[in-house]
Amino acid sequence: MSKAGRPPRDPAQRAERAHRILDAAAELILRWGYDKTTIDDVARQAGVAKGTIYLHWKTREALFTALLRRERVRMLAEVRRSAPHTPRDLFAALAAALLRRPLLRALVAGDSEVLGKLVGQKRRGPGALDSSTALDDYYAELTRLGAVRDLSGDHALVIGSVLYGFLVTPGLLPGGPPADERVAALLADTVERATATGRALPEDAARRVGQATLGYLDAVEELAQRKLDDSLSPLHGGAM
Amino acid sequence: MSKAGRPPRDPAQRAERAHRILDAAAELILRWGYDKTTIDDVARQAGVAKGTIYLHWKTREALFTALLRRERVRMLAEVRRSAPHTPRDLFAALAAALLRRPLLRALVAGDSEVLGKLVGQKRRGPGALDSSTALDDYYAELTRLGAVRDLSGDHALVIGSVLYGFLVTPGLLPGGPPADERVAALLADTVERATATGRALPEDAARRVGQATLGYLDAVEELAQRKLDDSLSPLHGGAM
DNA sequence: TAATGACCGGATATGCTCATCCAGTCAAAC
DNA sequence: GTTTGACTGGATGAGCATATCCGGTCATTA
Repeated sequence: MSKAGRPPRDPAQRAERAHRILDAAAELILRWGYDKTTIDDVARQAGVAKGTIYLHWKTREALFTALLRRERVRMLAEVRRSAPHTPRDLFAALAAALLRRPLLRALVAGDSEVLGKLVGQKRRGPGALDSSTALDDYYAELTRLGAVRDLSGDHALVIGSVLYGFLVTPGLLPGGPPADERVAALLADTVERATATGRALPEDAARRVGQATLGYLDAVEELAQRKLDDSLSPLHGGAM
Repeated sequence: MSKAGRPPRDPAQRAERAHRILDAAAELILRWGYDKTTIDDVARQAGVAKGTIYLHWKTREALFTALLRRERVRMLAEVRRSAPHTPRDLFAALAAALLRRPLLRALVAGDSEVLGKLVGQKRRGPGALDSSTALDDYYAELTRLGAVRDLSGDHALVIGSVLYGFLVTPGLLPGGPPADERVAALLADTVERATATGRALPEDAARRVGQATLGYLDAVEELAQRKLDDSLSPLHGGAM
């Protein structure tokens, strides 16, 4: 066989091809799982030669890291688009977006069926909001504003536990799991109630909560975007 | 070697021996895990011959089932002793008691390090309160009394998720996990807030809540006791 | 200069044999 | 009747040799 040339020196075409490859990887990992998805499979599915993939990423793992990072950015963008102005809205949107994305779901739940050997590597806290510092800052601000009760540094623990519990448990319970929307609603509700004060906020504070919420999202999204960019341009590697 | 005879025809002595064997099994399973704990080990540790164990249980699995059931009964008895009169007290006591018992903890968390191949068999919902019907009845009554908000049948899901989340997550988070007492407090708090109405109850209703809570515990404890008895008398087998 | 795919070799899977382990039995001892 | 522990056989694992797979490279092509 033979087919070669050098049309894409154009960065835009290069980027487009990277995304095509990631699309292929996404489809295959969901169908066969990480362990059984080979680079040859991905190349064939994406319609490029194997070597081409290595023009984008140094290793197989770097490719899948990029995939997960892209997924994270897309999810955060979706959440951001809903412009949540309160923690409740934030978690409602986050939960809904998370449940709709099988890859991130598998990541947070630690599903080795899908992620195979990748589990345990890419898994510090509940993935998406693992930028712990940003979350801590956000909740410090909320505490200062009187928007949440003081949990003396354990906000992340509570939120992480609830998130994780609601993500994994429904699959274990007798009777089929409820609809994702229902789970998302209950999850957001639980987080809200676990952390809220119950008191209403003065208008001024409420406005600041809105700013802080969007600010937190922006911070996390930018962080995620930066990681993704790193995964997509010249050459890469890294641990989500 | 030789040692035989027939001192214990006495049921009390027989029962005592059963418990000695279970004690031995408990120690060994915690030290080596289920997969690596043999009947010979247990027999040696308990100071009886291997055949004697088979005078009590038909199979290895039946022995360990009995062990888990005994643990569950003891935990429930401990909770019952604290005489909780509200869901909050109930879950605070439950969480504390659960976290203090490594075997039940492993069971609920699905820890295959400890339970080996037993995981996946003895694991419907979060173990201890899996008597789902009793829980549903309890929450139906609480709803009727206005003590909890209406979650249209999803109380078990919420409670299970929170329980499970708090049991597993702390081990995953950066920085050592907080003290068990802290986790138990946060867990109980979260369950309470997730299900409570916020309104105060009339004294009469509060009294009924107390009755219902104790009633629930009694029901679950009796159920558990019955299962345990079944595991300890003549011959047995069964699925927790 | 960009893209390809044949190719390399380390890692993993497969198939096999032989040794060991251990749940469960039961004849003998008391 | 009660307890024991030697014994059995099915299962599990260790060890190895061979085949296959697949991540990553790079000489070749256009």
